[in-house]
Amino acid sequence: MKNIRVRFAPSPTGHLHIGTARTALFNWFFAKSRNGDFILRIEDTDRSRSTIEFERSIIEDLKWLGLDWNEGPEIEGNYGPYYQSKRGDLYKKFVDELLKKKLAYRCYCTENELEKRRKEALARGVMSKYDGHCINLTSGEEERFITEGRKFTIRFKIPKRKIIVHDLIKGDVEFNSDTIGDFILVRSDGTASFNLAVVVDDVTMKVTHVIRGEDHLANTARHILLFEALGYPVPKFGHLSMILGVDHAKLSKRHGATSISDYREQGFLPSAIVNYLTLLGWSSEDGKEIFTLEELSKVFSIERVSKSPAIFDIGKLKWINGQHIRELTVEELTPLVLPHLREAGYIASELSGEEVVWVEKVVRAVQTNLVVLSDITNNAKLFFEDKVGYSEDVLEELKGEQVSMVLKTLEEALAKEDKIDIEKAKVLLKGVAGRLKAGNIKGKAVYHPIRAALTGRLSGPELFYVISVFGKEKCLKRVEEAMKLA
RNA sequence: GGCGCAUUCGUCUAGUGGCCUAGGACACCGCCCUCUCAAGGCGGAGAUCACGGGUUCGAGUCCCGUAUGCGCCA
Repeated sequence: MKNIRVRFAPSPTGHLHIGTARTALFNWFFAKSRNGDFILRIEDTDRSRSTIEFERSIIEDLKWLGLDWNEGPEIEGNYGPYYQSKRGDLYKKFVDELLKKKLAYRCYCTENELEKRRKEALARGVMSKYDGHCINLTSGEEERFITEGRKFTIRFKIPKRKIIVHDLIKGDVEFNSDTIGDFILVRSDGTASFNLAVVVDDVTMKVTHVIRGEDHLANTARHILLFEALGYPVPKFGHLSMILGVDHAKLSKRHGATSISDYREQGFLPSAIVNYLTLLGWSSEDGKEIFTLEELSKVFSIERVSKSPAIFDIGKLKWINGQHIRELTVEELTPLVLPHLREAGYIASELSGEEVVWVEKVVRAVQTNLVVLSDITNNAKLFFEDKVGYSEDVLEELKGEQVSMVLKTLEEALAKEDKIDIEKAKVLLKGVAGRLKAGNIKGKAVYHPIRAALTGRLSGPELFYVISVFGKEKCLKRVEEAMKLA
């Protein structure tokens, strides 16, 4: 069987977008699941809007998501160059061929002339497409245009026929070529149009499957005609439906964060983004929803991609992110959370081995409370405070009748300990609760004052975590302070 | 304006003619667990399958039309 080759071709005119990233993912899964090649090609034909910064950012984000490529920037390959801006000669070669075979022609119409005829056609209620004005110019006419100093574009001569796209996702889609005007192959400045460039690239890179956004479905009819005119086999196509915002409009900046880098900064895990994006348009056979990149590359199948557009739901992304965070070990989670702690000014930029171990304890204490990594800042705040700021509620709590009894019992228990780890903290708390029970103090009456005294708040992580993170001395100090208030 | 695609709970979806009095997940609500907030467990509410016609013994599933949304071209 022929080796499968797919490509992902972003334009470096912005950061990697949510929708584009999903296209990359589906292509990558398709290649991985079928042992094919994944090609990265940079569509930088729009020189005015393309920048090297965006290109770097896109590449960085792809890597961050966990994607790699068999051919493309940084690694090259046998079908380069992998930048459209460096393939001008190729495009020219193919156009010359079409010109020679009379499958394309020069068009000298000016923007104004085109606009005028378009309006006239519209007034008559006729279809608005290029009218083929220059299709049969005599050499005399052509010479006259040239001496007039007119610039020309090169247009593709659309043959009359039906075109059927056998789409892997949408099924058979039929087009009639007489609804398509002779479109531009080469712009008046001599550069290749998008339609020409993609087809030439896909031909020369031996792409077998084109998986891209639905916004290209109508263009595909044009592309098929071009593939055939050029005399090359037509690849298989699969068109992914759009990702929409909550207002059902195409996802854009108005909807808030739309680029992968935005989500990275907010503390989403790459595995969670991958997982969510994949679920937006694909579903597993058994209804399972939480997957790693690795798992998806095995179970993904294009047959299970949905045809209808999907609305981007940040709520579900958050839930998935929480699921992925809980899957991590503390050793894996801690380094991910460090930048956020640094940013909040909680920790120094360099940590000793001992400090790391301590931060790991903090992470363990709050792991199940995190939805995004940056939530660590709020959830772990209490562990980084030198002074307890008792709020009104807490002060109230500490004024309870039995509070001093509780705190005294706790103090005695703490004094007997040496190094307190989680297990010891559990035992210690149980012991304290046991002793107090004899005095008929139990449940809330014991734990609440302890929490208030230790943390200065009424809610937070499990108390045994708090005690083990704080350690003996800090706990004793806080108990002492609280007893003064009681 | 022409052409194309789509339409199942608020959202993502399962569903390929009888197993669907439509299943799962997020969000929502309740209960359990629990010192608390979460997490977790259990349960609930939520979809006349866009609408209207057909085909069929039987349609969410097939066909036609309409509407709406989106895309492409101009």
